[in-house]
Amino acid sequence: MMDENVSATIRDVARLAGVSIATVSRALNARDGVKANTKKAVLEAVEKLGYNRNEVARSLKFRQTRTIGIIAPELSNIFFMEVIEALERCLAPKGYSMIITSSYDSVEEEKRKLQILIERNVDGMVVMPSGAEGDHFLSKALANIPLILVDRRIKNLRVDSVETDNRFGVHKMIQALKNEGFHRIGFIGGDPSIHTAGERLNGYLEAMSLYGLRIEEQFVLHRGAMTQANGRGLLQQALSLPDHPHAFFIANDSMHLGATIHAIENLDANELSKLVFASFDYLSYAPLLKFCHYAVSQQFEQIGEEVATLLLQRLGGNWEGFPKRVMLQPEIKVIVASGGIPFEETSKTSSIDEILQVEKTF
Amino acid sequence: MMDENVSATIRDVARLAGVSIATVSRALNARDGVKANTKKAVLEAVEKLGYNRNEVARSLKFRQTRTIGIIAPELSNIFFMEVIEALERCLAPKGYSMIITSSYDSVEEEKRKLQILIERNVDGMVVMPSGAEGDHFLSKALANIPLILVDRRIKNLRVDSVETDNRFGVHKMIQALKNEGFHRIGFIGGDPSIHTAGERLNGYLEAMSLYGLRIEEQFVLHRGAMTQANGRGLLQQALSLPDHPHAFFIANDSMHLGATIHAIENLDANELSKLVFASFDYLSYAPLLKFCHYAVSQQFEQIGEEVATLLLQRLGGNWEGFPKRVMLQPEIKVIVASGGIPFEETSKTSSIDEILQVEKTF
DNA sequence: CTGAAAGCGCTAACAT
DNA sequence: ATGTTAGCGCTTTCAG
Repeated sequence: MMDENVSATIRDVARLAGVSIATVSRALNARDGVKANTKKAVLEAVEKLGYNRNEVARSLKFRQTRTIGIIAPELSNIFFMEVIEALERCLAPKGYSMIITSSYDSVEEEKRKLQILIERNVDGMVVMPSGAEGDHFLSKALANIPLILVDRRIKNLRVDSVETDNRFGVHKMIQALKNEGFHRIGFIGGDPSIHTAGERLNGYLEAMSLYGLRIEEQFVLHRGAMTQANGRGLLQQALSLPDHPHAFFIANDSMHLGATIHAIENLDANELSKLVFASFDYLSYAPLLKFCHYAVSQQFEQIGEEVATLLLQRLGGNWEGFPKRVMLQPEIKVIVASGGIPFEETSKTSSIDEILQVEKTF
Repeated sequence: MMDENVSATIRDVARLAGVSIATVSRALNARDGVKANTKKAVLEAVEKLGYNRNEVARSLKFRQTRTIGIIAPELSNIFFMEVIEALERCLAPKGYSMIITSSYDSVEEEKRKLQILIERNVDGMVVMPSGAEGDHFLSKALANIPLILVDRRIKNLRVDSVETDNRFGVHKMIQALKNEGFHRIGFIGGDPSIHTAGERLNGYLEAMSLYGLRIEEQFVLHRGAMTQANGRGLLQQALSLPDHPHAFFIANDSMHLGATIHAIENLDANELSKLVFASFDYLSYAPLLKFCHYAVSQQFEQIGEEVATLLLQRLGGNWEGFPKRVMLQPEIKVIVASGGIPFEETSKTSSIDEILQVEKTF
């Protein structure tokens, strides 16, 4: 009788079935010929003992864990989790599990989590980097572990990445606002040293000059994290200046939420009626963001699927085109109910790079 | 020279440092006496080889993985992820990692994921059950793995659980609406076979009768999943009936969002001015839910911390009070800006059970 | 078709 | 203070 406090091993099964452990292994893994009778005996023993295979032991033997390590700056962020869920949808059927960790937007914590994932022998990694620094990704151990960066890139790091074409998205927003008749457009965003914040700022600056719109520096606001509080603060700052514009591009959903709440709580009806936003991100509560005429909707599912495809390819030993930089087109939403005006989509499938005919300097 | 394609093992380190593997192990784990010199040599070898300890091998040896398995019905759900993030904040410093999986709200998938986690030898499990059925939690393997259920309970399953006091929350909502002068209050919720949906419906029914308010069945709507689409649909249904109430309790944030969007898009100013909601959940976009006078705000952090504390306790072999049922008081929000009226909090700390003086029948 | 034995990387007696 | 060795649970040659 086995110890009740410890789960049964292949040995217990072998003993009960009256065969060797090798036979049990073969029977369980449908390897080469095992007589139907013995197989049946093994299966019965398994059933009786409630035996479960020990993946840890298999991992040690195979030197692979069928585990993917994930590092995200936050877990309580719908954007990251939508991507991760799409990822799991692709990876789970292939037998992969995910160890998901948070870097809490700290490079230090990111390093720590990276080390943990390495020690846990993950077969691959997906990282949404928390900062622009990434020396820790040069770690020797990473030479053997496929790594894919998502959403934010890290300069000078030659590694696979998947991201949304931020500049393209912003470009379309400016185009749409201009099309609606706005020539003065403010910018509300975050510290440009964060990859996405920087790309969206650059996209804004590029698009403004491309369309011959004047950039008024005092209304180009990019400070701190892209949070709800900063969205409130920056809109307030912009509106406190004399002769401010009424149209703004806002760099993400949290800032957009903050700006909208600020407006509702502080502006009079006349001011409210003039306010117009275009912004990045389109989430479940988008219909409540009433000043929003246009939005860039990132395709979470698609991002997740692209990451999974690329990762699976690398895991399979295919290093074709490394380092690959996958740039995904976001969907452009026109919110007609709020006052958005549909526009001819002249360049729907071309990236901002193609539009500007700028050479990629990656 | 070691093979460049495979990471260094303790053996490689031993060879390079000119010592035995046992010494390397001792040096690395700060076990009993190792001469400062040898330790230095070992550390140098580690550095030179880029050695990382192999947690898989340690797990096999120790028969514990320092891994917690998590099953959530969705990963792209802010409620679950807030709880999980709080959990990680407590567990990570203790050296635990989390394998996070999604059951996609399917009992079948939940079973599959449960099996995977068992095979991966997780030390403990945290499950947000996807259904009311839970025979699979009776699995023999689970006898050795601490399991904590969160948010939703499963009937007849004797296991630790942590949840929000749903009935208390609803009770306060009804009390607040009555206090504001509403005597007719509709209910918009989900299929009561889901634990939370059922509890919130029961809470509504209890509170209505406790306060002597008439329950009008045609305005007590509980169908399907608690989704945005169903929130829209059920409010529409209620408002299409003659002589409908203007106050509604809505059972969660998605339905609340749907109901609000339906109202904004379809009602005239007169109708809008009369509409009043009280609801479960208070998330980042709560200020935009303009008909909401009162809300029950679940304390994600606290839930996560309670789960972590209990889990850590079980992991430490302390089975005191098993099965423990932790019932957490939500925070009651009065949204004065929308028209909510603060009320004397006579029974802030008492649970619905105490208020009703009902015996717990768990 | 089945069994014996080696070994995945590590730790911990047990020696020395 | 350090080395030798058994063994965690499994898969897989290699024999029979």
